Amino acid sequence: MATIKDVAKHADLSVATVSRYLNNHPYISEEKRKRIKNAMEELDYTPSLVATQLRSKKGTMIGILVSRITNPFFSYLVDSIEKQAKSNGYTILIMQTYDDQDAEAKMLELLKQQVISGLIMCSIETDSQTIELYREYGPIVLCNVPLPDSDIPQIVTDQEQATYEAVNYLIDSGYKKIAYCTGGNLTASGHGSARTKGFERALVTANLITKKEWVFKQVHSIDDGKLVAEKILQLPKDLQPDAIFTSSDLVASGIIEVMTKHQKKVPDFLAVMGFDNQPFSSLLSIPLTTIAQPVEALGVESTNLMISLLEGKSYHVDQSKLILQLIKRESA
Amino acid sequence: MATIKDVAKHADLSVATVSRYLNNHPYISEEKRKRIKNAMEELDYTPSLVATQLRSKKGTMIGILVSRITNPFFSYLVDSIEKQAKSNGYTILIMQTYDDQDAEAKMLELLKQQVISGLIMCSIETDSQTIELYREYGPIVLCNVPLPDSDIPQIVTDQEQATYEAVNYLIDSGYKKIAYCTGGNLTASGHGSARTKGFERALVTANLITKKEWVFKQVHSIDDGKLVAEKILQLPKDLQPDAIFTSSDLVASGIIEVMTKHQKKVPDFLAVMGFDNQPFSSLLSIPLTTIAQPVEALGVESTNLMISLLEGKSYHVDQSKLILQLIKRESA
DNA sequence: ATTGTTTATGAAATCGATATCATAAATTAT
DNA sequence: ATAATTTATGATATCGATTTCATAAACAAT
Repeated sequence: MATIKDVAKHADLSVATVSRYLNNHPYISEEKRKRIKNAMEELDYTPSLVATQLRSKKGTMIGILVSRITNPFFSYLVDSIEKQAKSNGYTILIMQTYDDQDAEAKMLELLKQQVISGLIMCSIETDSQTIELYREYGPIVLCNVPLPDSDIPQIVTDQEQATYEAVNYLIDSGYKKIAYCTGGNLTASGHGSARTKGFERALVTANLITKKEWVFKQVHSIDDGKLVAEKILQLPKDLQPDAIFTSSDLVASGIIEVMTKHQKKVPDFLAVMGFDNQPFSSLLSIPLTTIAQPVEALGVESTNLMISLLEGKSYHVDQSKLILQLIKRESA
Repeated sequence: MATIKDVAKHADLSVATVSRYLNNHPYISEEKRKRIKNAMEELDYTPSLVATQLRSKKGTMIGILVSRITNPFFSYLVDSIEKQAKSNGYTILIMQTYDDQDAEAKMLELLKQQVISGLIMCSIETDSQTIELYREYGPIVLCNVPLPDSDIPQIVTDQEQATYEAVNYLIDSGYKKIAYCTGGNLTASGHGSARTKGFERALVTANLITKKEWVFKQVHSIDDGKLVAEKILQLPKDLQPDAIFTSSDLVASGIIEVMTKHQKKVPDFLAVMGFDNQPFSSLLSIPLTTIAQPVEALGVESTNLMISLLEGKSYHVDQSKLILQLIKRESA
C-alpha cells in the first residue's frame, strides 16, 4: 500500500503539500496539483482512513444499534438509514444487541474510541445516565425509543396514542378480555413503556381490567408468539383472553399459526392485533390488523438529525410524517 | 479520553511497559502489573482501537456485503454471521450493495484501508479479477455466491442441483410451461447462474422448451414479484406459463398476491415455487412450496473460515450441513 | 571472579496521516 | 523604495498505540 510519503517522494514534494492537496487547502500551484494527482494515480494511492481518523478525529462512520436485524421493522429501518447516510457520504456500522446490555456497551465503546463518529440507537437497554456519559464522545440520536427525562436528541412517534387507539378499536369491537405482549420487560424505559401506558389508558377509560396471566414480556419473534399462544390455550377457559395486543407482526403471526393449528378461529376465538405492518402481513392466511409505523420517515429523519449534529448544523425534524396508523384487516 | 501516556504517567512507568501489559507480554513484575491495572481503572482507560490498528495492522472488524438487508434470507444470514463473529471477539460491519458495483467497490476500499480486516461477500457484482486485486489487503470469503474460475475461499451450496430437483418436481407434477425469475441478469457470474444452469438442465432433460417471455431478470422484492405477475397476465393466453420458478419467497408472495387478486388460483392457474423458505412462508394464505437454504450453517461456516484465515489457522468446512432442501406445500 | 542468560524496564522510532510553525517568493499598499 | 500581505512550500511535532533496541539487575555457569 502506497502512503502519503510515497506520493510525496514520487511527486518530489513534501508530505505537507500532499496533505494540503488531500484536504483541498488553498495555496497550491496548479502545476504541483497535477504532479500530485499523477503520483497518486500511478501509485494507486488511497489515504488510510485509520491514520486520518487517528489524527483528525473526524470520521464518516455512523453506528446503528438495533435489537434484532431479523425483525423486518429493524431491517427496513436500517435500510432507510443506510440509504440516507450513504447519499451524504457516510458509512453505516450495524450492531445487534439482542436486548443485551453488554452489546450495547460495546457499541458505545466504539463511539468512545472514535471508530464511529455518531450513534443512532433504535433500541435501548441501558439507563439514560449511562448513555449520557458517552455523549461527550459524539452525537447520539435515539430513533423511536423515547427516553423520558433526557435531552438526548430523539426522533419520536406517539406510540402511546397509537396503542391507545388500537386497543380502543378492540374494545369498540366488543372485546373485553385483552391480553398484552411487550418486547421489553415492563420495568425498562424502552418504548415498550409508552405502549404499555397507552394500553392501560384504554383499559382504564373503558373500565376494563387486566390480569397478570394476560401479560407477556420479552416476546419478539414468531417462536415467542407461538409460546404465548400455547400459554393462552393452557389457561382455564374462564381465564382465557378474547383479544391480544402484540408487540409485532412477527409475534402476531406466531400466535395465529398456533391458534389455527388448534382449530381456534382468529378473530372469533381470539382477536390478534399486530404491530409494524410488515410487507407480508397483508398476505397471510389471516391478514393482520396492525399498526403501521413510518419506517421510511424514521430512518430519514434520524439520519438527517445525526448528520446535522455531526456537521454542526441545525436541523428541524419534520414531525408531520412520523405518524402511526391503524390498519384494519381480518385478524381483529 | 485517557491515553496510554496518561496511564504510564499515573503508574509512574513507561508507555512501553503499559503496552506490554496490554498485550500480555511476559516479564512484568506482579507489583507493576497491579499499579498499571489500578491506573487504568482510575483513569477509566480504554485503548484506542484506531491507534492500535494503525500500528499493528490487526483489526477485529469483519465486513459483510449483502445485496439487501430487507431480504430475510440476508438478514438471517447476517444474524448468524454476527453471532458467530461476536462469540469470537469480532465486530461486524454490514453494507448493502443494492446490486451496485460502486457500493461493492466502497466496501473493498474499506478492506484496502484496513477499516475492516476481512470481508465476507454474500453477494457479488464485480468480476473475479477485480476482487482478486483486493485479496492482498485481507482475507475475502465468498458466502453462497459461487465464483467459478477463482480460488477465493468460498462456502458453497449446490444451488444448481437444488434448482434442478425443484424444477423436476414441477415437471413431475405435470407442469410443462415453466417460467423463470432470477435476481441477477443472466449474464453475471453470481449464484443466479448456478440456478439458471439447474433450471435449464431440468428442462432439457425433460425435453421442454422455454420462451424468452418466461424469463424475468432482476427480480428481488415483493413488488418485483407483483410486476412479474402483471406481465404474465398480460401475455396472450397460449403464451402464459403454467408454473414459475422464483428467485425468492418474497417474489413468490408478490406473484401470488396479484394472482389471487385477479381470481387466478394458485397453483391451478399458475404454480409458484419459492426460494429461501422464509419464516412467514408457511403462514401465507397459500403456503409456499419452496427451497430451504441452510442459512444458519452458511453463516457459521463462512465466519469460522474467515476467522481462521484472519488468525492464520486452518479450517475444515463442514459441507454436510450445507444442504438445500425442497419443501413441498401448497403453492406448487 | 568473570562471562553468559534470563528477567524487567525505559527511550525512541514507527505506523500514516494532519496541523502548526517557519520561511521565501510574489504581490500589494504606503 | 520599503513595509505589509498574500501565496506557496517544507520541517517537524503530533495523534495513541506497538515494537525494536538498549540497558540493568538478578541469577546461573564456567
